[in-house]
Amino acid sequence: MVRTIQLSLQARIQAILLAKYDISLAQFAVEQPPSIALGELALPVAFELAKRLRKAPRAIATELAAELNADLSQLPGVASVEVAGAGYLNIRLDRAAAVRALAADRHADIGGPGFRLVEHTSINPNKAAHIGHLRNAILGDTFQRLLRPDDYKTGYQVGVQNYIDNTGVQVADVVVGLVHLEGRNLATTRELLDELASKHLRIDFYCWDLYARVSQWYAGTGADDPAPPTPAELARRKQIRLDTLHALEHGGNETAQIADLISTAVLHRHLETMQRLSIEYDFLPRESEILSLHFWDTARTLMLDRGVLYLETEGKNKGCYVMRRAGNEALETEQGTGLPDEDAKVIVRSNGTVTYVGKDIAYHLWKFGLLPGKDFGYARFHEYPTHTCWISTAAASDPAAPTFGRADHIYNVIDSRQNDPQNNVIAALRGMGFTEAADNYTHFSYEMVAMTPRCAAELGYELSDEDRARPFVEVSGRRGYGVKADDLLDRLTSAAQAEVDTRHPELTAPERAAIAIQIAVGALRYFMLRYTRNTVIAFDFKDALSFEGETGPYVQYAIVRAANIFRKAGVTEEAALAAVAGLDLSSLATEDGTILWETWLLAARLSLLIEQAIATAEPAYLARYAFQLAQQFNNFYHRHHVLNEQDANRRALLLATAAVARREMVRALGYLGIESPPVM
RNA sequence: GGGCGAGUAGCUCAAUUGGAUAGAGCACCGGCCUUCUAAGCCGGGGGUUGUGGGUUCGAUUCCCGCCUCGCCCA
Repeated sequence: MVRTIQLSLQARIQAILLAKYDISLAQFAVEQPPSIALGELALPVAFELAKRLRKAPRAIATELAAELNADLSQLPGVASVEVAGAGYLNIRLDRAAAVRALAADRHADIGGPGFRLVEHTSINPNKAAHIGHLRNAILGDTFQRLLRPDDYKTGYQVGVQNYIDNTGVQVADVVVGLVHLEGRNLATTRELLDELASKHLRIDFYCWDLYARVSQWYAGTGADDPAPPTPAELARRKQIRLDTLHALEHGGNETAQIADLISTAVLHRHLETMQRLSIEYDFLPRESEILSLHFWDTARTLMLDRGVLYLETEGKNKGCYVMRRAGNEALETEQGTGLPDEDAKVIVRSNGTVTYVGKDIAYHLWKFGLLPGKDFGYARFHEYPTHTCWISTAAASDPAAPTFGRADHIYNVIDSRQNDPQNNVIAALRGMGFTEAADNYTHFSYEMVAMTPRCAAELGYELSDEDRARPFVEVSGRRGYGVKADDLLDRLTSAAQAEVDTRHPELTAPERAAIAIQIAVGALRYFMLRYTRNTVIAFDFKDALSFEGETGPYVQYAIVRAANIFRKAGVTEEAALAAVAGLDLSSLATEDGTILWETWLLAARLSLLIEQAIATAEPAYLARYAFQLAQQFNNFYHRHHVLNEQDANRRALLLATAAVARREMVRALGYLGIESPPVM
């Protein structure tokens, strides 16, 4: 609603500026006045124009206000335009008209053409998911909800991918543990999986410990080494690690089979963990297929043809195929001097192996449909209630599979430590002349989740004095330091369960359990979304386990309160909103009515916030909005006792106010992936 | 050494991307359950926005220097 009016204001002012001053202004800010008494919207456009017109802002604002007021019929929903302060244009809305429009659920649409590919989660399938992975998956899942078509908006066509590095060094390390520390082969690894399954133990948790043990074994510092190993022994272990990695990359051997067995089992567990949070995927592209289907060979040819890749013949990178780094194009002219660009990024090492960035470039060319003749095979991997999750295969494709490459816009949810590699891939695309792809490549960057030193101590990790002095301690799979996603969810669920059990003994156990899960997920998802992306989250159980204040359950509780009003009143939310059409809304303009009006106005901002969250790739804005709306509703709830209201017209208006707040709170939480419990 | 990011209330974070009196939550203090659920509401204290300059009608926001912290690369 608010967005609809903003768009019409913008268009109108642009037309006036063009006609009156011959000025075109692409975009200008729309703000909120400090107080609702000054109006609903504020335009600082006159300040912007002051420089260009060499006129006082206030004079420009006065002229614009006169033009706008002269023909308000061109601005549906606007009651008046006033000049205020040093030159603000303050807009007053027609409150009754706005309320009627919102009650009828009229709002600006969001969406457009093109296929958008969102990639998130991408956990190495060698250990349990932890809180860092949760932030990634929750950010990505929330963002794809914002993009997707639904009954509120047209949206965009979206595919959700979870990239699986099943042939990397991390999986290799766990295989080293199984084979060299536990003495297993393919058959006994299979027995291990069966044994764990029969005891309801989690393979990813098992690997968590094994991975940490292997990492210590490489360093010779763990329980496997009562005495420090010799340098020769350490070198032998290092060689085992390298040989194992090469065996995985090469494929077609027992080591690779063990890796496939274990990484697939862990992957299934990751999907289960994420499903607890209502996170689902459409496709799981794996590194093993990128290798076996030779994506890189095609990419290499393309890069050489386009002059992005060249063979270095001098200096430290002699014999490597290298790519110039972003921003170093200027050096190209100096190449004639014979000096090698020592800062260039190595893509193919002198021994012929391809670096991670090289493989990533090939993969991203595929995403945009720019890798001629290359596509994954697709096989069914996991069935969700509403759709199939596909996985890559080197075998023939299932004819029922959809296509996933050929995206128009991609979003990579990858933490900020990967800024450099991501920029290298974008630079490569740009360098190859794929400027449109480079422009539509969004590295959805976010900061890591670390632990407060107190949290790490609580988990029993031994910290150095140096670590204790830091603001936070990094999660480390190698050291086995971290909070596992399932453990955190279990703790949240039991905390919520305890509350629900005491508050609602009249409910059945399954009902109480279902609500406890909704609250736990609400708390966790909101916790991960309330911080803007470039804020490091220092995780602490005290904050994460809170259900009060700025939390998901706070919003859920406000929704339950609103629902209770309708239950007791014997009226549906829909009926309460439909009744608005026949109500006298003149009281909204009074001082007393302003409190109600502010609730409607905030509720009317939902589509604006979704649009903003998409444009800035910042789901935190929507999380904050959900909280503010809940705060506004709680305020309303406290001031106005709906069911005690004697005046029929006013009672209906109060009911409708509760209805609109509830409707938009439920929607906002829905986009955050948080359900609204029936009772709390 | 180079690159990126951050520094705002006791703590954790916002600030509509340059706008009107810098806002929330937690913690603390004081009030509010015979009312549609107190997982709530109201009130209070608490700020030289790291620091020094600059740009302009106007700076937490943009530019330069310095300090501190984090991440990445070498």
